[in-house]
Amino acid sequence: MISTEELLNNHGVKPTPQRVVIADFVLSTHEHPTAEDVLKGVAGQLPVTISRATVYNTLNTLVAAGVIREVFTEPGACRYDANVSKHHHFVDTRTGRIFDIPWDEVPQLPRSLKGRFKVHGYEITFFGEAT
Amino acid sequence: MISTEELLNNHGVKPTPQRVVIADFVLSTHEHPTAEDVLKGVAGQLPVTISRATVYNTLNTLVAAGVIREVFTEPGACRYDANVSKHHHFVDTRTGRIFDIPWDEVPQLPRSLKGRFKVHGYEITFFGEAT
DNA sequence: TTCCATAGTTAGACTAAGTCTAAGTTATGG
DNA sequence: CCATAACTTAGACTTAGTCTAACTATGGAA
Ligand SMILES: [Mn+2]
Ligand SMILES: [Mn+2]
Ligand SMILES: [Zn+2]
Ligand SMILES: [Zn+2]
Repeated sequence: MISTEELLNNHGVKPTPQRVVIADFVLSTHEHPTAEDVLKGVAGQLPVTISRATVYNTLNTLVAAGVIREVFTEPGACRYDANVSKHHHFVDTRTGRIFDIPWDEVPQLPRSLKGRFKVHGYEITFFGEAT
Repeated sequence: MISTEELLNNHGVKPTPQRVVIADFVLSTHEHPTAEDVLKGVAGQLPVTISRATVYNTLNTLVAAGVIREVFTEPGACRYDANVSKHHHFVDTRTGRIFDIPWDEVPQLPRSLKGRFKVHGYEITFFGEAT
């Protein structure tokens, strides 16, 4: 298991204590936390308080560096995802929980639509009930 | 062409002047406007000022009644869509414009995933360049 | 007609997600 | 040791959206 410090270094992000704690939190859950979840989750993990600005700055930095990704399944807040490989999402409409769906569970979609739309990528959100 | 008053009546929504003006605005554009767009767009259409609260209330009422639908393609604000039939969306990544993609332009996706996820519905957002 | 109840609208206060700012702290290279 | 740059902090600010309390329109009873 590669350390979070190494991971951040490999992505060109200087591994400050705050960044390591924040990255650790997002990377070690499958819950697709919001920024607010992260803020609460990392509180008390360091002798200093981790400010709201640092949480948002760090999440944006980690997304830009490709360490994590954002996912928008519902309005209100964006969520963060440790899984940066191509995949889709399933939202359990009862609990609100979000599950990863591997890319190849789903048929490939066309790379061009109606002649005039050149597709660079797509995201599928499934809604339903998980068992 | 059925009148907006009739349309609202058919959906069980009392067609007040404010609601008619707001519904007309959303129904007569393909631009997928935000609530703020609607607020600006209907300003001055009536002798009274249409308040922010009425715009948001009316949009929510129209969505609940099935007259229009919401679409979330990016974080920040939700958009409103005159097209309530099943379809997908294409986001032009240069301009930000959103285009409707007919349901049957895209292959059907599975109704069950990995055994444990029963799919009730799905939404696909394509990203790319329109010509 | 008048009265009342209900539904709808309004301005503005309030909340929640996120950004920005200005000052303080922490590395780093010379 | 110092200068500079990078980072972090608290809190102000912005934006999207909801809530509140007062006001207005409507549609029957009486
Ligand atoms: Mn974001
Ligand atoms: Mn909404
Ligand atoms: Zn994911
Ligand atoms: Zn649409």
